[in-house]
Amino acid sequence: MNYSDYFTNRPTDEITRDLVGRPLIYDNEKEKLGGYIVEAEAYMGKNDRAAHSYGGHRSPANEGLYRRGGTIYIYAQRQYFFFDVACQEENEPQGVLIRAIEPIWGIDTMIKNRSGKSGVLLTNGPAKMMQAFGIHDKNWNLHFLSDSPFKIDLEDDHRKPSQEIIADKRVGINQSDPVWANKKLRYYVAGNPYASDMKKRNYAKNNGWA
DNA sequence: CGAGGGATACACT
DNA sequence: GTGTATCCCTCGC
Repeated sequence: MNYSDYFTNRPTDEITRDLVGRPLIYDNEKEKLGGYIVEAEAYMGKNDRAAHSYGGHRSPANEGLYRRGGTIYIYAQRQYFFFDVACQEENEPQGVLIRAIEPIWGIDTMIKNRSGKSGVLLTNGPAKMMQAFGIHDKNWNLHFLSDSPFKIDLEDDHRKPSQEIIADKRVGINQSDPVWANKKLRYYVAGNPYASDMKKRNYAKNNGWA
């Protein structure tokens, strides 16, 4: 399976759900940083009120969504950066936002990149994950995954099975269109401490893995 | 521990 | 000037 095929040929929400449990690695020539994806959100394109491409809106900042599936779309907001991957064919502006990982590789370096913050605070949010990787710019925006330091492991044998994957509404969406704001397009490992805003009382045994 | 609000910079009007 | 696919500190329990 290559990235082009993986990020096309089926609905974006299905792709998003399938990404949960897969390794995401940022390999900056010095060291591999990363972990298992525990939370991701789907953005369904022109009709999706919450998507940056809603209504066909297109600008230099959201160009990545319009590229072919497997293209990296890095977006800046406030002083933070987010990591998306475009889905579907060129000019079909859908994508998936990787929101959180359970850190596995290069944890010490990631803690340094996060100014000493460790534990769940290391990577339990989209901008925290990027900080942990030490990314503070849009350098890799518009690059195809295979031409970048980012790797998403598509080997099914390497996908960590979850006890349960929850579908819920996306985080931080403006409620002006309740239909789209409440659609269950966020997928996360039930009870995993690194899923954003996971309450301690909801922590699951074995972090929610099967 | 968890809810709530302020900080902060960038893209776009 | 306005709004934002967030983070983190403060404060009340």
